[in-house]
Amino acid sequence: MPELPEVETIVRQIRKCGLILNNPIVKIDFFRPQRWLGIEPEEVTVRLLGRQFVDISRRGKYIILKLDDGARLVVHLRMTGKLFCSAKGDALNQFSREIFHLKDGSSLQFNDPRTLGKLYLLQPGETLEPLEKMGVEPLAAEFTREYLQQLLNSCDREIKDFLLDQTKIAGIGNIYASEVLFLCGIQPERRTGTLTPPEVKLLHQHIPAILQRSIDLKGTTVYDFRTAENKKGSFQLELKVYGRNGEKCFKCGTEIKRIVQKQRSSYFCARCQQ
DNA sequence: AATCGTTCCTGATAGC
DNA sequence: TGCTATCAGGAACGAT
Repeated sequence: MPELPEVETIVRQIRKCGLILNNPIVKIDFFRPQRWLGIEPEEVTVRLLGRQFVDISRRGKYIILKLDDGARLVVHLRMTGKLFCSAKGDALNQFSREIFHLKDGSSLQFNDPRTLGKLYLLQPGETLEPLEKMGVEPLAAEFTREYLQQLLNSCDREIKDFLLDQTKIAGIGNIYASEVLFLCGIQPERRTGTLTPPEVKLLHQHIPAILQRSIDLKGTTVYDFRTAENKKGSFQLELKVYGRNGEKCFKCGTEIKRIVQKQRSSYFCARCQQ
């Protein structure tokens, strides 16, 4: 699942690959027009042909491609979405749903086997509600311990569920939520209001640390995540609990448990996480 | 207003 | 071999 580190990896690779930015769009293939929200493919074509992407950035798990007329193409990969930088002549992947063909023959390909991903085209100045409501970026200076404490105090819910709430902290998904709680020694069903100051301190340290470490390793490939270069990430080699139910805890040897919270799997060590 | 449950979507896999 | 059931989960949405 593309979460913050995976999306950041894709954004960085597209920015520096030299194929996608400042290269006019000459043709767009639509394989899944219904993935475009609030706009018809014909209108997308009218607005994008001849334009070029001039910048790419990330907000939470959203990818934002800025166009030379001030419009923005916003992409959310959801479960199985990928963005590939494709050089001229590269073979077409069978799950490429939308393809932006560029002037020199290279292309930006939106690939998504399960078709849960979403695309939006925003006019200059137009806003997108989820982006407006997006929570703090955990790698930014604004993510202070005091602010985290304030967020935790202002709600009463299970900490695992809280970590997945994009309007509180941006970019954490199911994999890093379990991993962070293991590193902090916090049981995933603990209510936000019961966390002690030392536990909040640990959360504030480990959240950015694990996300940064995963970015350094180009993300986690558990199922089918691929970078914009169509390669696997490496952080799966450092997972401590996610997907390890029935296996032994690396720290204490206890069997890792899997529970379901809000229809989502959570993995933890009942001994290390009280 | 905050929180909770349901739904979408399809390839991979297990079991028969 | 071929079929069916099950599972994966981010977030919009409606309900509470």
